[in-house]
Amino acid sequence: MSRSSQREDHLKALYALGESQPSSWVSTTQMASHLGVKPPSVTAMVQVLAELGWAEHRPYHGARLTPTGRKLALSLVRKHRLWETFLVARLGFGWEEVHDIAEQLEHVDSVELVKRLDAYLGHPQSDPHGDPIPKADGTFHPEGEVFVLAELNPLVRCEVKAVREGSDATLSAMSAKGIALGSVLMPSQIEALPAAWLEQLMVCKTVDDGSAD
Amino acid sequence: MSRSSQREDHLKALYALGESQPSSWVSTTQMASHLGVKPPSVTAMVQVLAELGWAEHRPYHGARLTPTGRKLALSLVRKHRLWETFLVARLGFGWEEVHDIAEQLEHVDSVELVKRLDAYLGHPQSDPHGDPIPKADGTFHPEGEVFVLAELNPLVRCEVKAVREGSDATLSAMSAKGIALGSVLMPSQIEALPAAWLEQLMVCKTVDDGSAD
DNA sequence: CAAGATTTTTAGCTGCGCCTAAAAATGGAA
DNA sequence: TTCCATTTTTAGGCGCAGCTAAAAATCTTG
Repeated sequence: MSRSSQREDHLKALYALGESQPSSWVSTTQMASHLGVKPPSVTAMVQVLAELGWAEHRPYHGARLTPTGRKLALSLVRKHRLWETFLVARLGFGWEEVHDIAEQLEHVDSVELVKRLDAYLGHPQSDPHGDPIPKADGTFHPEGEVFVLAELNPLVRCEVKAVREGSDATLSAMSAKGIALGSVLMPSQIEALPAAWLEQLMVCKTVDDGSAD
Repeated sequence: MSRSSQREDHLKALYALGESQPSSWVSTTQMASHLGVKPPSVTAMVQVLAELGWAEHRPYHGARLTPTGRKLALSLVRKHRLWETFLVARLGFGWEEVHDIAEQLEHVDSVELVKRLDAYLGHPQSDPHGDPIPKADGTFHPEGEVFVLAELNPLVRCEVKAVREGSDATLSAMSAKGIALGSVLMPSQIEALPAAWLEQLMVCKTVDDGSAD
């Protein structure tokens, strides 16, 4: 793998730990245990990130992302969650199986690939675990309220957020029609769905990207 | 990336150069220029491959793959071509754009991923460049091998070799369309066949005589 | 067939990311 | 406030995969 994937891993760890406890400074020991390496290795890498302008390092206190670093970290999270979505929604992996594979895929370097993958998946707003997928500019989709698809009137684009009370048979039938968490439903598709599903699919409205239905 | 991806690159180079000129021994200088590194680096890596039992190294003469190494190389070629197929057929990349991206994707380590990707793409037999995709066992679909028509992807000329589980009605329907043992099917014809027949017709690829379809 | 030209390997160096052990800084308790 | 326990960084090494320069083997040619 490219030399920089370790840097990317440290950047992601810094983001993950920094968000969950926004007390700003993340200790190198925390990062070390998160990454499965020893603290001195983290110190060295954090110093590299600081030189790149991606993180600040206050010796003996911890590290934190710069705005630039945060944007980079978010683009990694974006790639990771898009790949997870692909693996589950298209290849039929189980939610629990995909993390390690996505971990490898997210280090593939191609802006165009991410753009096309995103479009191919229908610009999903969250991954199979329900976690939000950052947009290309490093911001999140504003939170849409989730509601039952049957209540959607008039019909507009929306995204599947959850499935209520789904039997295995229902779920496979849905996935056979390409419906899974993160799927974007067009009005014309919604009309064609079995009535029963309208009560089970939990959705939120999705921003229109301008493409025709 | 994993430590082993350099090994994989050398293995692939050895395969690529060894096949095109099957005079057995590939020089380290050839490999070096193919890989964009200097000859001493190749020598070192070839010695590692030899220790792993993937290649033979005859000092001052060159290197060549062992049967084990060849199978590994073929599995890499398989992954590469499956990813290329995905990028072109699903994400809409141009076939010239995909090589570098596939180069990165092919080093993702997951047997299950390859299996599912292959199935998702419909078990293609060649990539967007028309190069054959090795099977999971490291062999190619040889000319003359018989398989189910449904697995033919992309569509090419083929010849009907057998019909599985055909009812009398099916057989008469087929012969009404001019399909019998020995019939040659063109891609445009195959597209027009009932889906059920694709699972019944056993075919093999046929040499193209150059005439239009 | 011997000697020079060429190819290939060996020797020894570099940078990267990891490690352990030792030194330094922090912060809590007497 | 001072001293000790804990955390963090620095110092020094290791393995990997690349490099250059020198040595060794092979090829070529007079």
